[in-house]
Amino acid sequence: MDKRPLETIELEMAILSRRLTSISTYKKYGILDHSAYLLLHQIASNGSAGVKALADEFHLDISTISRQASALEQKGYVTRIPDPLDGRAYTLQITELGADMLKKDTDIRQDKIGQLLEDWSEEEREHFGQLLQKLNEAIFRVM
Amino acid sequence: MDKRPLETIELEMAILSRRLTSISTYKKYGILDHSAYLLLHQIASNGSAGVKALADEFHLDISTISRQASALEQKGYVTRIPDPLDGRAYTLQITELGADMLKKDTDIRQDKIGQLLEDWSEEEREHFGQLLQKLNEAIFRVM
DNA sequence: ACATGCAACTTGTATAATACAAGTATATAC
DNA sequence: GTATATACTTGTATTATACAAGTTGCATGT
Repeated sequence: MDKRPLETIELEMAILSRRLTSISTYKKYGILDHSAYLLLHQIASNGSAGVKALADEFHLDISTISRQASALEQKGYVTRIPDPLDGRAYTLQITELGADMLKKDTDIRQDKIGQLLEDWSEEEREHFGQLLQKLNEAIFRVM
Repeated sequence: MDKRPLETIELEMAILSRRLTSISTYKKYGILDHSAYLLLHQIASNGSAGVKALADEFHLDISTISRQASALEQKGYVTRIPDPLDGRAYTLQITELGADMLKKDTDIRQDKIGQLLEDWSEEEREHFGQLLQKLNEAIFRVM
């Protein structure tokens, strides 16, 4: 029962977490901010959705998503489509402009990651991607 | 030139980043908060250091570390040792209490990570740890 | 030796992302 | 038709960060 890998993972995750906080909040890095990017991505790839559904999906408070959605709407990246069956609800639908920005931003982000992992082998990248995905799934399962 | 692994990494990193922000800030998870943990860890494993050196090490603003250091001192986890050669400077030295808390906190954190990765093979953990480390190094090199 | 600028640290202020709580409007159940 | 639940918004607090200004001590050039 060697504890070393867990030690490493624990520490490196803590370091990464802080670095990501700093970067994603203070060093704007695409066109879109973090939340806009993830929201747009979600809507674009899984279809229109309401605030509640998105909050559940991301495990964030509804109020957080509500504000982020307003911001997106204000910038014209999404429109609210009122739910015809429920006067309280609506769904967020991505606009052409929104899809455009998402595409551009995604490209920039992938470029940057590509630069960062410049000297990684294809295998390493693939493996790392898989493990990250697995980690995120585990995190979502637990919380 | 398959872009898929980069796509995955990019997206999963964005997701992870947000999840870590939320968890590390709002769901206290050890005894120590994030910054306290990392600062204590650094001092404990690399020896006493001043605010400037720590800020450099972590790539954070000096003011950020200054406040975090004050908080640690207030809780009695570190003491300031004035630099005999430079009246402006001092070094932060971990106290017995601090070392104790660090130990306890580390154990808790590693337990949690262990639970999270319960069904991972030893190989996966090892590989993931290595890749995380490599990633953090790359990040620090770039910024 | 002293003025000027540099360095280490602190403190003030702003920003961003989050959470929790209270409020509004609508829907549903009885 | 009233009480309760739901979808969303808005108000407020917290936390981690950055940047800027301030203080005190150091180093150096003349």
